[in-house]
Amino acid sequence: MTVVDNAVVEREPLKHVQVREYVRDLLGDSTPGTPAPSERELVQKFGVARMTVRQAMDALVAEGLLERIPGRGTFVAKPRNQVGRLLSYTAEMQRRGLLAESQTILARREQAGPGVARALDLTEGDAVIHWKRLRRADGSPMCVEDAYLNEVLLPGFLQSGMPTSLYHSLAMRGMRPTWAEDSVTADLPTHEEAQALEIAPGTPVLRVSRRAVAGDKVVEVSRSVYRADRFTLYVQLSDD
Amino acid sequence: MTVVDNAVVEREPLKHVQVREYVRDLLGDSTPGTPAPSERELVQKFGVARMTVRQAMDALVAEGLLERIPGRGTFVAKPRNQVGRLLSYTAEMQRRGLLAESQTILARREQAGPGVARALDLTEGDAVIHWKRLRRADGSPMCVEDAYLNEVLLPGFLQSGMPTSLYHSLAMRGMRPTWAEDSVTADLPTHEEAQALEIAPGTPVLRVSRRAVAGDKVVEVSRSVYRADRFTLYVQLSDD
DNA sequence: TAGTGGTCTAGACCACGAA
DNA sequence: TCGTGGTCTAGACCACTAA
Repeated sequence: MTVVDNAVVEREPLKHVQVREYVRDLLGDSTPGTPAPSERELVQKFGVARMTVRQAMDALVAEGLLERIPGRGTFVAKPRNQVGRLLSYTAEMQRRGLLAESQTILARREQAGPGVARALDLTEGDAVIHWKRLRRADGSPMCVEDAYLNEVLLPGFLQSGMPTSLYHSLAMRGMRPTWAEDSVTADLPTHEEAQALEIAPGTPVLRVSRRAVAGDKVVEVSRSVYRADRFTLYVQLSDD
Repeated sequence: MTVVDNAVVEREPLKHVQVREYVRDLLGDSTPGTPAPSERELVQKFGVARMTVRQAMDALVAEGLLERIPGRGTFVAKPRNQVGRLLSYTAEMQRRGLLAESQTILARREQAGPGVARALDLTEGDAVIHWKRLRRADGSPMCVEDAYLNEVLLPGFLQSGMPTSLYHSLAMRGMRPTWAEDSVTADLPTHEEAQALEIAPGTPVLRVSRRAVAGDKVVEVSRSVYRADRFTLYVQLSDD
């Protein structure tokens, strides 16, 4: 079932989409507070009804790019605090002003055991990539990450993908996680973990289990052990 | 600067709000998949333009109550996974199938010290409510919570608000937190904490600091210590 | 006073799904 | 075929802000 010659019908974008994308391009990287064109200006410019312009602007307001102030106008909004966004280890450390490094402890193809298979939505025995790394920040150990990847989704990953960031490699394959669930608890490290993290036994650590999803496919499950003296997790909660 | 007699103008709710609340009441606790009235039905019922009805429905779709299916209709949506929502301790335990109880250790009016004042957006010496509780789940200790509340926003709180849930009491005063930031780390308990939580010294705990905001006011800052053997934190991350 | 966003009307045509 | 939501029009009046 391959797409052979999906006769692409060139269709005019919907008007509210045209207006929306025009405004997005216009203000894409503007400073917060920059005024957007007024709704009536856009009505003139596109020869369109005001409700149509409002539909376009509504979308941009909903996604947080714009902010309306009655009686004054519409402006580029301050980017909201984005703690709680899905970041790679590298990006996460960058956000904290630390230099991220990784050191591979183990990287090989394996057959999924029952637990990993279930977590990755596979059947036992399917091929998975097992990748274990010691992660450093500003030179000192920060965490040990033990990850399993869905090999079916990432052919040739072990050969090509190793040197760069995991999430970057996934992005290149169109498998960048869009969504993840973490569960977090406190624990004591094993002897090996304590040694790798260069901490005394009996020093508490944070254990984070992650299940990362791209589209509707589970691409990664991992267990990480963080040095609690170096790492605090930030979470944002909203009421919805 | 007290509110003396804020002449309350009884004003007719906006039409799209009337429609929205009518539909919300109608479908409040319905099973996912229950059909909502069609837009044209609501136009008839309220004698209102279709754009007005759409504005009402848009809001309910945006907040996740409804789901539109073109050509079929509008239906009650499946509640999305709501890990990562802002829940009170009571609601959080309920979600986990546990019975929440609380035992007040300390509850009094104090003057804000420098740290608490800054966290609550107050000036040092302003009145705050200091409320420390041992929280249980299914009878056994789960966490010790040490909270500071902005007294200015909660007049008479100490007299009236104590017995019930904190978030419920805040809701009754229109100060239900809409937003919060948590920071989470692993640590060892103090002797007092270990005793209160009924755990051995040297058993790791989760420390959670929270800053809870209602509208644009900080209403609560707290530090909680959770038994890590009983409590795992769940976090959802999205890419945005 | 002029301009802004917020609300609202009374229509219209379209694509899609179900019967 | 008929009902649904999706899009769109060409106006209108309001409350608010800034000059």
